[in-house]
Amino acid sequence: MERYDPIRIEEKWQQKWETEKPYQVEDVPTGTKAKLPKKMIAEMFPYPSGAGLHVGHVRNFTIVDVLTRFYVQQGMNVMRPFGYDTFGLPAENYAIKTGTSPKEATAINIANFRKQAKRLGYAIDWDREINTSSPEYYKWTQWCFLQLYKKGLAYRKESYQWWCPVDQTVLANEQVEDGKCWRCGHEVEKKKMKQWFFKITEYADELLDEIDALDWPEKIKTMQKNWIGKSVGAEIEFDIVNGTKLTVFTTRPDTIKGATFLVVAPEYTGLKYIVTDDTREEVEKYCAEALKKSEVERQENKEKTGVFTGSYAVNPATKEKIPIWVADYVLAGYGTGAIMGVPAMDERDREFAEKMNLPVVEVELVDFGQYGTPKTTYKMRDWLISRQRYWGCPIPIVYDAEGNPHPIPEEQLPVIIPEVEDYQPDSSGRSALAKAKDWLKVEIPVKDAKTGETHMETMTRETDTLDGYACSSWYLWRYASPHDTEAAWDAEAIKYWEPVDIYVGADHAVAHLLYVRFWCKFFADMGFLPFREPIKKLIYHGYINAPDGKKMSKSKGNVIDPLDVINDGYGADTLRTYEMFIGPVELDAAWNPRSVGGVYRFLNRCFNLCFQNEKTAKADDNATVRNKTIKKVTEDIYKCNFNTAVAALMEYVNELYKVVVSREDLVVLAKLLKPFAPHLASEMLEKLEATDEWPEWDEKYLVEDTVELVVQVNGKLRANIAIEASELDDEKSLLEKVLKDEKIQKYVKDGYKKTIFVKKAKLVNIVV
RNA sequence: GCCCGAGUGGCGGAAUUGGUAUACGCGUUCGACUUAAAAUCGAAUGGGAAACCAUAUGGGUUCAAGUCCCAUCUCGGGCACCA
Repeated sequence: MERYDPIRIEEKWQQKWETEKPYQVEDVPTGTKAKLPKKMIAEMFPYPSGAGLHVGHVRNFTIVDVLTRFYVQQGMNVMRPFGYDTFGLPAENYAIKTGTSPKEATAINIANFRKQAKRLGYAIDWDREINTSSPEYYKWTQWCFLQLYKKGLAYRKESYQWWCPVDQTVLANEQVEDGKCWRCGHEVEKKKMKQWFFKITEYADELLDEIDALDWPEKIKTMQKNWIGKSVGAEIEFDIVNGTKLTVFTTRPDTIKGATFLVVAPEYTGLKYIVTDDTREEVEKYCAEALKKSEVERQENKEKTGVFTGSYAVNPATKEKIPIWVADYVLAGYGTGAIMGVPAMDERDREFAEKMNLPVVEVELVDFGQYGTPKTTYKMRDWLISRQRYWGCPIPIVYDAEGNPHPIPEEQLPVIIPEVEDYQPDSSGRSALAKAKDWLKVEIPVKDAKTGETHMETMTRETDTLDGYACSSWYLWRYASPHDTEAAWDAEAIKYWEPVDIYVGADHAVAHLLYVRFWCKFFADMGFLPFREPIKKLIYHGYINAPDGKKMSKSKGNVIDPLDVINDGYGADTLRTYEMFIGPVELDAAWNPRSVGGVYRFLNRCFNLCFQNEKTAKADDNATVRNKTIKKVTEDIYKCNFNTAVAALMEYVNELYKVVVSREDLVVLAKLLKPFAPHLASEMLEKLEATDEWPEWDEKYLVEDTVELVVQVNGKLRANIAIEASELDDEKSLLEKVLKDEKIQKYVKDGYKKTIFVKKAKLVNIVV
C-alpha cells in the first residue's frame, strides 16, 4: 500500500477553488438561490499578527468550515465570510520600534494570513474580505459613531479612568484584568480625564432580559449577567445637619432603622459640601492616598480604612443623628457613590463599624416606602471608547474655538488617518495624531442660529481614536454587503443573510459579545436592522495547548506552527481533521504530535480504500454499517460533536477494511469526510464520479435481524445471547429461553425472585 | 469568600441521558511482508492465576449508578468590598 500525497492533491483542489469560486454568494441572492434556506456562519475575525496563523486559529476556522461545508452539501445557501481586525496596539508598538508604518505592516500581515488560510482549504467567499483599518471600512465605523452621537449615546465626560502608563492610553473596565493592562500587563492607574463614552447602560435591562433566549453556552450567558449586575433596591435621601442632602443607594431599604452611619467614596463629588473645616485636611489627605492606591493594592488589602468628615445626617426612620464617613470600600462608580451603614446586617459595614467604634443596633425591618424611592442599578458602566493611540479609527469629532465638540458632517467621512513620522504618543496624553499639524485643522460648515446661513469655520480635530471593539461591533453586518459605498450595510442583504446563524470564537465573553448586542439593539431602534439580537447560536471553543498542557508561547518555545505540520507532509486535511478529533469542542486540549500521525493514517486508509481497491461488492452488502455511519456523523455535526463524528468515520473505515466494499460505501465515505478533509474527499468524489450532496440514512437498514440480548443476574452481566430481533416482541418465550441458557442455569438453579425486561436496551435482568 | 463546570485505562477521550463501562485515536507487545529499516496489514492490550475488583473518596436510592441524591477531597473557569 502506498502513502497518499496530500500536498499534490491539496494544491490541485485549492487552485480549482481559487478559479471557480464555488463558495461565492451574492449580497442579495437572485433566482433559485433566493428561495434556498440560508446560513450565515462566521468566526470571530482574527487580528492578523506578524506570526501568522497558529493552531488556535486553525481550530476556530475549521469549526466554521466544517459547518459551512456541511450545510452547503445539504443544499443550503451558506455565507462564510472572512475579515481582519487590524487596528490595535501590536501594529503601533511595532511601528514605534521599527518605523514601519502600521498600515504597511498590516498589509503584509494580511497577505500572509490570507495565503495561510487558503492553504488550509477553507470554503471562504474571498470576495467578502473586510479589513477594519481600510478607509472604506472605517468610514462606516465613523458613521456608526455619529449615529450614536446624534442620539446622545456617544458623550464626553470627565472622570477617573484606568490609565496604562506603559501604553499611555486609557482602558475600558473590560480591558483591565487583575488591576493590570490586558495588553502589556503593567499595573494600571487612575487618571482624571475627559473621555468619550458609549451609553451601553441605556440598554442594560434589554441586554439582560433577552440573554436567556439565546442559544449560547450557559457559561457565557452567566458571565454577561454578572457583568451587567442588576440590583433592585431604593435610593434614600438623608438630610445633612448643615442643611444639604445626601442620597444613598441600597438593596435593603427595609433595614433603614439599623443605619448608624453613612459612608461616601473618596471620589464622591459632593464631598466638599460635607467636610467640615476642622476635618478638611485629614479628609483630603485620605482621599489623595486612596486615589493613589492601585487597583492591585486595593484588592490585596481589604482592610477597612476611612475618616470621619465631621458632618452628621439624620436617619429619617429613627431621627437619630448619625456620622458621615469617607472610606474607599465604597465605590464611586456604583449607585450614588454613597451608602448607609447597617452594621447589624451587612458584613462589610460591621467590619467597618467595629474598626471605627461605630454603634451597632438591632435591625427591625420596616416598610421603607415613606423614606425612599425604588431604584435599580447596574454594575455595568458606560463603555469608555477614547484611546490615546495613533493606530485606531479616528473619532469623527472637531472642536470649535471654545472647545465645544461638533460632529464631522457625514459627507466629509471618512476622517482619514494621517501619515506621521513618529508614532510615539506625546507625554500630554495625546496620540501621535496630534503631531499631524496640517491634519488637525479642518474647515467645518456651521449654520448660524440667527440668520440660518452656513459659513465655514476652522476647527480642531479630536486626536483620540476609537477602542478597537467599536470596529468589531458592526462587522458582522458589513459582511452582507462588504463593498457597499452608499451605506454601512445594505438593507436587503441584511434582511436575507442576518442575523448570524452560528458564530464561533474562544474569547471576548463580556466585551465584544456584549458590545455587538448593544449596537444591534441601538441600530434596530434606529430602523437600520430588522432584528434585536445579532447572533443566534454561539460556539465557544477551547484553546489548544502545548503537548505538556501549558499555554503555547514564543518565550517557552513550545509553539506548534500549523504550517509546519502541513509542510512536514501531513497536509491540510490531516491538520484540520486532527483538530476536530482532538477533543470536545468546548474544552481545552493539548497538542499530541503522535495523534496527528494517527489521523494521517486514517486518511491514508480512506485514500487506499478508494484508489487501491479493485474488488467491489453489491451496494446493499454493507448497508447497515453505512447507514449507521451516515446517521451518527450527521447528528454529531448538528450537535458540534466533531470528535465523535471523526471517530465514527474511523470506525466505518475499519469496518470497510474487513469486507468487500461497494462504490456506494466509498461515495458515502467521501461525502461524510468532505467537511473535515475537503481536498481528499473531493479527489475521491471525482474518481467515483459522484456529487458531494449530503447522504441520507434509511431507517430500514438500521434494524438488525439478529441482536445480542444482554442477560444480567442481579445487575451483573452474565451472558450475551444471540437472538432474532423478532424474539424481543415475546417477553414470555424469551424469558424461557434465557432461563434455559447454560451460563444462566447455575445462577437460577435455586429459583429467582423476579425478572426485568428492558426492550429498548435489549436486556434482561434476573433478580435472585 | 461566592457562583458555575469537571474528576473514567499508561495518555487524549467514548458511553443512546439510569441499562453490556473503557468506542475512536495514541502508546505498548506479538505476528506478516522485507536482506534490513520505514511504511503498510493482522492480532492482543483496565487490574487480577482465578473468584472477582475497577469511572476522585465515603455513604445512599434502585432490579440496575460513570450517569440520580448527600458529604468530603482535588483541579479548571468566572466574580470578587457592587451596599
